[in-house]
Amino acid sequence: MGKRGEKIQADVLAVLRRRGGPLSAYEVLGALRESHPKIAPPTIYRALAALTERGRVHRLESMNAFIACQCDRHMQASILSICDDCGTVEESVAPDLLEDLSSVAGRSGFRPARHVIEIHGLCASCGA
Amino acid sequence: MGKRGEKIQADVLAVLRRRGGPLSAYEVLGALRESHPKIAPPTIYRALAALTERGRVHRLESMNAFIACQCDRHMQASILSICDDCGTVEESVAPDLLEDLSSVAGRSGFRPARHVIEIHGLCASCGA
DNA sequence: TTGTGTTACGTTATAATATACGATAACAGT
DNA sequence: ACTGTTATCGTATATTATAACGTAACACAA
Repeated sequence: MGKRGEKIQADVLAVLRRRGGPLSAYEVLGALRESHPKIAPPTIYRALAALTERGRVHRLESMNAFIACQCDRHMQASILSICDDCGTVEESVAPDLLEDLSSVAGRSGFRPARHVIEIHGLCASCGA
Repeated sequence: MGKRGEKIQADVLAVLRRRGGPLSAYEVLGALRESHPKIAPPTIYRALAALTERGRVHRLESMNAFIACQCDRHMQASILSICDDCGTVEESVAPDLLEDLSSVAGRSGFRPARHVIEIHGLCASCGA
């Protein structure tokens, strides 16, 4: 992992944190173009992949979007609650639930490696 | 829901069932072109959306692919175990787990509407 | 039957998302 | 400095998805 890559990763993470909510890869790209005018999609995707691998960023599979990890449990699989109205995402961790999930999947000998848990619905303020 | 749409939905479902595994929308499109040479992407996406809504087909959000529902509990949210090696997908239902998940998400007032639960890993034969 | 509103359907064009692959740069060991 | 190795880069293109709009089907009233 050379210096160039790390710099871009830091910038990508800063953008995601500044915005707070989910951003598509191309929205991140747009934001980074202000400082790196010639940056191209693969660079963004690589940075996002590295950040995701390190648990600093979560990928919202059901939205094709990315969000900065909001908690400090960077390596825990998260439960992501997505408000379909205002777009805010809330992150929860529940190790027990993850265990149960793994054991359900494992009933037939399946060996879990990565959990994707996303819940769509309405957040407290939008649902009221 | 007119007759035209129903026919295409039946054909899409037949293709998914015949193949058994996950197929991208464009793979379905390719298969259907044999019988409907002029069919276009939106038609496929609409049929897939209708089938998904009725629980006959599940969308694999983390793969951008679709698979025929393998169980008879068509309207239950499923837990989909995806083998990253051979691509087979196994479907489980676990209403209790879903409840727990909803209550974790609901701790802050979130109102769940749709659950996406996908587990990547290795199936029994590939993991051995 | 003919007209009219409503809904679903089809088609074109294009948008949005993602990656294969060859080119380039960095750096360690000589 | 030269060379091999590895990681990074960007071009070009593949893949996935939908907006927009015209057309066909059907229900129902006149």
